[in-house]
Amino acid sequence: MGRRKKQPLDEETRSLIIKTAHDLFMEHGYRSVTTRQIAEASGLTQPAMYHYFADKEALYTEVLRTVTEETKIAMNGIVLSGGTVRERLIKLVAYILLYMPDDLSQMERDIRHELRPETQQLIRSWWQESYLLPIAALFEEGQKNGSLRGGLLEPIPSAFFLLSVIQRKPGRSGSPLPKGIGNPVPVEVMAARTVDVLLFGLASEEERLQYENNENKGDEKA
Amino acid sequence: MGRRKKQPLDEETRSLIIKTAHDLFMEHGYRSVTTRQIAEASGLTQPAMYHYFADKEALYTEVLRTVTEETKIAMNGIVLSGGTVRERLIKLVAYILLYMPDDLSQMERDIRHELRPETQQLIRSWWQESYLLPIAALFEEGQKNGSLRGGLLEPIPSAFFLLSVIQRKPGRSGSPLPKGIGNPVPVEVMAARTVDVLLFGLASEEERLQYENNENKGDEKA
DNA sequence: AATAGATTTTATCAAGTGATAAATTAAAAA
DNA sequence: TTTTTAATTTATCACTTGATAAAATCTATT
Repeated sequence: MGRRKKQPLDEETRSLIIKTAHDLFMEHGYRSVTTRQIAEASGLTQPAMYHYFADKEALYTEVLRTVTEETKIAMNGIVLSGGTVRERLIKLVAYILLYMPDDLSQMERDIRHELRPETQQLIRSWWQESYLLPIAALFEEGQKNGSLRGGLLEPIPSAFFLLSVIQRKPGRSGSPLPKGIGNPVPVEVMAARTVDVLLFGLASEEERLQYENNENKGDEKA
Repeated sequence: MGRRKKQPLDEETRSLIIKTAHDLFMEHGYRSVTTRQIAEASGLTQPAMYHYFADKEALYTEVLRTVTEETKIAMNGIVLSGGTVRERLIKLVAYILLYMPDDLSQMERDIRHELRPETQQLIRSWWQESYLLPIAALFEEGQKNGSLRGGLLEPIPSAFFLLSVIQRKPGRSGSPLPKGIGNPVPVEVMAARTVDVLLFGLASEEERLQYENNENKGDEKA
């Protein structure tokens, strides 16, 4: 089925495979997606892919290289854009919610268990540069300009914390919850809500004052 | 290599298989763990397991039934124990950190993609009763007694939020981070830190006051 | 048109996968 | 001891997996 009238230039086919593989890998995980599924969804037979990628692992690596590169550009753009720290955090979260529908831990597990150690380290460095460090830079800026307090978490743990919160959206799990949770909430609202919890917490004002007092009693310096 | 001198009573073998399978499934995911791995790690041959479980899915279901049952008891025990909401939240988080080393999203994905729909719903209800609802009950209590504010998140989304924060611990990913993150932090410290961020947020005092003012201007009733 | 090179398909492999049947052994009942 | 039942192993199946070889097809250049 399908001889193209105008040969798609090789690069087109290659990036089509990458895009197809991206969607499948992110949804089902590395192990569960077969090379035949990727090929078929790309309109090819399975062995054809081996003309473009040495093996399944090389394809997966290319998928991650592509997505982390795009993300890095977008994230740094947001960090360098105007506005308060809170506003930019919301933008970051909204971006991640939009372009990373499935969670990061799947990716991390695939990397840990299915890839060669050299590939692992490579991907981790890409992931740090695209996700972790831009977010951490924003937290550091906030701690320096005084809009964020530095006592609780350093910038990088803060970034980890934010990322972990994002990956699973409340109510996404599709379960029949007792009350009406999981209604269609716009991404912007979702992002703002997430950031506000992260910044201001869930405690009431009285609780917070009490906490502050205790902190000034037996506190730490380092 | 083993013929037992005193027949282990069937139930022992069965629960040994469940425990072995639990560890493997939680570390590698449903798809990646083979029935032969489970059998071998349990000291059996692969077909022997089929004497105890109808198939791989039935075994996985039993694993989850067991772990959610244990968790439900422990979690409800903590919720009903004494202390402030914050103290009990810390206990809950510490328990989860201790007894759920690998993250929940792996489990959720396995359920979504590898199990029959009936099994899915069954497991989801177990998971809700053991994890979600006990935590939500605690949040609800906090909102009612005034130690938690109700405006931002309802109890159940709050519980989702907390669970999502727990599953990935900062610095756990084993990556070579720029600065010294991921040092061995005791579980209790980790749990307290997580809960404090959740309750009190990362914003500074000035930032918070500004936020509160805006909230009282264009706010919502429902 | 003829050649050369890139792309894609057909056919196939070896290694695993979950699962079943039949034979074997262990333990308990008679 | 013999019989019966539970537990386990050996052998095997049908199927899927990632990967390779060789043939076929396309594209462009000469």
